[in-house]
Amino acid sequence: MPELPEVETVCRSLRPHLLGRTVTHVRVREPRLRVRVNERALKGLVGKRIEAITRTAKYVLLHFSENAVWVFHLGMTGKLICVEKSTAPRKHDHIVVALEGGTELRYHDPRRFGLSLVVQQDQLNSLPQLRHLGPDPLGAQFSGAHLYASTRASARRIRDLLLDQQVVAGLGNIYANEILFRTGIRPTTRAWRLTRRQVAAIAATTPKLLRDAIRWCGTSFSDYRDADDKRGEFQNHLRVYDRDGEKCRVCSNVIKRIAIGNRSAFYCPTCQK
DNA sequence: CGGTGGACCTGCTGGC
DNA sequence: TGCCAGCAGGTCCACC
Repeated sequence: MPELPEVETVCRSLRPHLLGRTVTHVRVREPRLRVRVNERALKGLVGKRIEAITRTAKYVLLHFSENAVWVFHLGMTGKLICVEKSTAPRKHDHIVVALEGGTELRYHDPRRFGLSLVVQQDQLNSLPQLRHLGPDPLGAQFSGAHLYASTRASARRIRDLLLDQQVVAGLGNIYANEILFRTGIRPTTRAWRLTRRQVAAIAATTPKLLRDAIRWCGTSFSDYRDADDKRGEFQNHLRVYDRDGEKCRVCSNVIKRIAIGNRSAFYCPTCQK
């Protein structure tokens, strides 16, 4: 579900609720996420204050006093929602964190593909989940040259290359497909066949599209919500994703859907060569 | 090594 | 109306 723009939106919407607050109580209602939740480590956050909230690729990082960091990945259906403590817990509210002042942070995730991990600040860089991430497309290290190098020896289809978090960290299926529409490239194109000019177009379009999506608070297809349970609006700006059978907004021909591996790809046969 | 396909889960939709 | 198949924003692992 959540790709970089959605995760960024979650971070921004969490800050007003959480910054400066101290944890008073932690309850794990369902520990069976992708990796079993360590309840003891979570309870260690009681008494600590939330000092910063940052994003790394699709990960949300809550930074606490005494150098503790709570790392989240939202998987497909994970949500971090802030509510008043009197709000009745819902089905799939797996972790409930009470804060000074009566706010509760709740991790909600029907499919339980998410990840919740408490570590010390100095362990962050050695985490297997974070160590191998490629450059964040909104960061300074992201460049056309880096992307071009990644395409040279690769027989993979460009849609799949863009989904590889070691190449670019933060894209998912929606934005990978949208980037390829906006650059006029078919998702099935083998990476090595792309020209320098095409790769440069991808590298230039990627941060622009992501910033645009952030401006609209992300894409709420069905599940995704921010910390206030608010929907994003970028689904209204998608050109190909989930639009198979509908008219291309540029040329009016019909958008196609194909399977690449086990996942759908969407493209306009006229606009994308 | 790189690439593919399935597994992990629940919930929703569409066809019969 | 009910049932079943297929599909969903992600990642990881076994296998070729």
